[in-house]
Amino acid sequence: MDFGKALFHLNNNLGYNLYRAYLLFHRELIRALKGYQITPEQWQVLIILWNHGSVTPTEISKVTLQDLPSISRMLVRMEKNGWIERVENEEDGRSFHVVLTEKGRKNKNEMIIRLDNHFAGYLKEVPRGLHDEIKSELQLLRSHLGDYTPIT
Amino acid sequence: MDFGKALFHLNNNLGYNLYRAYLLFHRELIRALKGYQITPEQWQVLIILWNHGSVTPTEISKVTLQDLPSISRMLVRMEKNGWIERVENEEDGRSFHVVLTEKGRKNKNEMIIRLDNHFAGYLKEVPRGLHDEIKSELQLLRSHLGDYTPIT
DNA sequence: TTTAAAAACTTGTCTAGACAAGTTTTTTGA
DNA sequence: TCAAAAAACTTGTCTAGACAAGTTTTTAAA
Repeated sequence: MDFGKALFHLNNNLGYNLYRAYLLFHRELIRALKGYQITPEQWQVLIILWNHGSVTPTEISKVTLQDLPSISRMLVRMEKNGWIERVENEEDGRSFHVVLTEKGRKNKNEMIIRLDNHFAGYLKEVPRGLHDEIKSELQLLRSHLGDYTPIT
Repeated sequence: MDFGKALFHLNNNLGYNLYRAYLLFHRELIRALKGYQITPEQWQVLIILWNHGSVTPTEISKVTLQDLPSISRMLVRMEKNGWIERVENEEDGRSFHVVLTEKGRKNKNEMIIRLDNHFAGYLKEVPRGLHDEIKSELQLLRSHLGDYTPIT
């Protein structure tokens, strides 16, 4: 049994490689964002809001692939740290709109430059072609795992 | 600024694709292991022990890329659920050996077959060549993020 | 050989994520 | 139109993971 056997060599296992690459990337994001009171997961929410201005928790949950309980609590923390605000949704009393605060808007360029510089140091030796190849293959893998492409 | 701009299209972002692919894979692992009292992270420890018989927490932390606090608490849970035991380390009083229990040993084949079958349903349409390609590219990416190849 | 530094593990605290269950509001359909 | 179903969000509980700080034992160095 070939695939079963492969499980015994973690380093040659797809899931293990995904896990490890994700973890390392995630740590670099944490380091890059150090100083701002923001996590990599919350960073995604800022990007969504920079792109779309106003979104509901359900829309955020689709982009982040997370369930509403996780989003609900993340928004509480982001609100506490002054990144976002809640605005009443007049069309649906169960929901609300998430919008950026002044702080959320004005830090955009600075934060993007910071991340850009941080990752340039790690990824400058990864040829652009390979970079794109990994992305398109990950997109393909995602589709096989039942993913779809959300907004943004 | 090209890379900065790319950050605004999450779906075209390497980190986002890694995150999403990892998350989906992780969820499938959880579903595949349902019924056994074991998580994907703990599953890695079982594989290590099946391969090596006995390891220390520090060795586990290298394979799982996790810090000792996380391993320490994971081992408490795995011990509570009857997967592993602690054996005194006569060479170093600060450490101990982690070994499998009877339960940890005898479930090996059954669990591997279960995972094999579960993922076959998702990945059977991913050509073997592409599968290998993703793995080798992830390994390369890992190396650029400062990873090394541990035991197993 | 004795003390300082380092290594191995544990505990505490905070965020993320999975999953079950609960509340309120909206939508459907009889 | 009105009751049942569905949708949107919250709360609870458990595991994982990051990071700081603490304890015990080993190693290194003076």
